[in-house]
Amino acid sequence: MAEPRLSEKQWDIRFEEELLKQWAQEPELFAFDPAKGPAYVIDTPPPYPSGEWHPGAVIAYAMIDMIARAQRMLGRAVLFPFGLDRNGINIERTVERKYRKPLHEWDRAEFIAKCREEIQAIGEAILGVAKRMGMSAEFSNVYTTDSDEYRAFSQAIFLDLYRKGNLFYRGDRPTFYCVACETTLAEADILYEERPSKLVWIRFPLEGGDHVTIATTRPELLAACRTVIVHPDDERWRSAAGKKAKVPLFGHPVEVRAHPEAKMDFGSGAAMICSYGDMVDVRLFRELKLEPVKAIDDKGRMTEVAAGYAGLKIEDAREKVIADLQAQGLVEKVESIQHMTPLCERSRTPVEFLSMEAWYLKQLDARDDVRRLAGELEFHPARHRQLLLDWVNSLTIDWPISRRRYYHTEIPLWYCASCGEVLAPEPGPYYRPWTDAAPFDTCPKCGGTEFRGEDRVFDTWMDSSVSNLWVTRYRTDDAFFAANYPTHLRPQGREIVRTWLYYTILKNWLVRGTKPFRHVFIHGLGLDQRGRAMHRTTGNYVPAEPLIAKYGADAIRFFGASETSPGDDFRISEQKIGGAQKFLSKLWNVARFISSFEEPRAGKLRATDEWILAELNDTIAVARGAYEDLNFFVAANRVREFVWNVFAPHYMEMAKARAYQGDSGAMWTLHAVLRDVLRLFAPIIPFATDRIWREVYGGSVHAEQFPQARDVNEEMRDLTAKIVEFNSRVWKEKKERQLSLKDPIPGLAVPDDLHLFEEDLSRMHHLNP
RNA sequence: GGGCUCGUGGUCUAGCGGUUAUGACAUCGCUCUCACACAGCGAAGGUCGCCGGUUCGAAUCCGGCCGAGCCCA
Repeated sequence: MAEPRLSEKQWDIRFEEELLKQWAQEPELFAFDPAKGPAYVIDTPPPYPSGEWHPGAVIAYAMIDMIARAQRMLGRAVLFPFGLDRNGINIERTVERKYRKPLHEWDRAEFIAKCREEIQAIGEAILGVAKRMGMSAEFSNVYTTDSDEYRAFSQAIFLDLYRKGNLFYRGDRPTFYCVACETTLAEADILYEERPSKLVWIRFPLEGGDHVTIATTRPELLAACRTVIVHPDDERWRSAAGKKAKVPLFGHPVEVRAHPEAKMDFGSGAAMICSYGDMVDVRLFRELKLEPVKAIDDKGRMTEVAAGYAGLKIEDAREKVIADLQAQGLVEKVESIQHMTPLCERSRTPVEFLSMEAWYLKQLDARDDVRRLAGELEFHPARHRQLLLDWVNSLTIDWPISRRRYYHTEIPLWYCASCGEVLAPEPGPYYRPWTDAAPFDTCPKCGGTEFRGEDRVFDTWMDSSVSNLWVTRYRTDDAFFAANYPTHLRPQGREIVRTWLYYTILKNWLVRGTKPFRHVFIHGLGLDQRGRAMHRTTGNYVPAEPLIAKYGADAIRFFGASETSPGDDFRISEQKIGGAQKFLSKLWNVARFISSFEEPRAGKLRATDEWILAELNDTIAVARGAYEDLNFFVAANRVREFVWNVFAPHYMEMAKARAYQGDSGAMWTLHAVLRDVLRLFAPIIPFATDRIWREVYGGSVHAEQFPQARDVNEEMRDLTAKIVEFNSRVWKEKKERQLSLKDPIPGLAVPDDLHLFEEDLSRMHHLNP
């Protein structure tokens, strides 16, 4: 026996920093090298840099890294790219806030430059955390979705599809809109607040006499009223349902319909449906196929539709309408109420629903194909395929792909100034139609020579939905693309199944007519200790970086692997992460003990050695299978169980005495188990396993493959339970009799069915003094 | 409000028609036994979300409800 090669008494997270430097000097360990085996390309989710990383995201990316490392150790040449999704409204919002100047007041070029400047710093921070967590991605070649190359790629794919014809069209559809900021809004830009409001009860005359009284907070929209609804169970308006009513002041007839959307206990129970007062209006116009009119323009003024009120601001029109109605005696009463009002987050102006012209992608026609492709993808876990199918089944409208923003990929189209013809340029270059000269001389339709560039941009999912085509080098490396498409794996969170996963499948179907990847790995969301979503606004947010600094990447990684069920949401517990640290020290000490013995070339195995190797075989088989299935929960817990509950307490104690005497069988077996355990744990805890491997064996565990089962007598496993039971009995009895573990127990003998291990067991428990 | 998924000791989890319902972490007690007190041994802790049904028998199958999460409105 010699001094242990591992001199430190326990795992220290400072080793992690040392290893990061070491790995940086050995890039070939994780580099994509086709010579290493069949390729395995991962469509890594490019994170959106927005301040710091959510701890749930940190764990999710660690899981993806475990997959990459496991695949390498299964013999595949892994291409593990890393990107940053830097387009979009978040960074625009950051710039707007910082300079207190809304988007449309900026010079476009200047605004874009500011966005680029801000996103750069935030992106660097994300990369720092990713590297610190031990991600083995291709950091030497980080792609960004706001680069000219990526945007040109996204545009080229759009143009290819555009040229196929008949996939895109322009249409009108209501969207959230802020009249103060003059911009469309995403749902995420909206907050809700109780605001005082006037509920006006207005009398609509019915044909053949009588009337129906509707209650509304938006009387200025009377001109856009297209129907009145009452609840089917509402006795008050039963006789009105089905009749025609005349809209006051404007005189056009509308139908009174029985509809469950009407709230009997709100106002009069009857509501007018206008284009558009709120989301209910939007929904019912769609459902009832009503013809909308635009009563409010994009500056927040009444349009010609409002006749005598045209040109008035919304609030002024509202007051004038109420006054005119009162003059005609059509107002029953005006109530003051508190009303949940959607507001623009920035200007706190009530949100309007305006119908805006937008470009649409025909997605409804592709639903059957997407459903079929969903069946061809292998989901991990399998049950999450349903999330995608449910979404596809719930689609009712085509995909609006245009946005009136700046820091996004530009829609690469021009319009003929004289005839309005849409002109699509050659796919390839990066087009910025709002500033570039038109790449056309004459309009092919009318011969016009003046062109207007499209000034709108794409929804960011138009870019994100081609990430797998980008990483498989579509359009740039035909041989690589042919060999590696469909991409092998798409890992992602379940909250973006309806967006990233769905849009990618849709886009790939339209572009290539196939599924985009073979496997989909869906992880859950990181919740707080009580199981609630973690938000800064809820006050239960725990930043990731202090956790990493305190417990280290391996502890967090092991927590992520062993404490979270694949595909389910998981509760982030600092206590549990702390517990994972103990596990690292235990592994360290097991290795430290073994490292005090030489590793012989070969060993003369005894029964005890054959037994633990049989147990190890089973562990290897289970862990390999789990890794193939992208399930490191099973892998982590199975290997841990083997080390903690079988190998360390039973085998190591049984073999210890022989090892001290230099027995080759014991020494060989101890090292064989350690090597295999380190390799099996390497994808999950790359730091600790590599530190141990380097100190004990030299080289890196990350250059190794997973172990294979050995040719040993598998039937020895049948004795495991008996061994565990016998050892526990002896320990318990000594404890009860207050004997030292070194003391013999008179009259206690090794049972007959364990006679194979008699010598080791006797010495372990000092049965024969 | 709607859809989907999930619901086993404080936490994570095995079991998926018949077991005294796994194991781990945390808790408590005892022990420094020469790899490890970030250890070992032991203890306590669960009417398997609730209510009904099917069955000789249900954590396990069916229905309803409740709760959580995600998505949609």
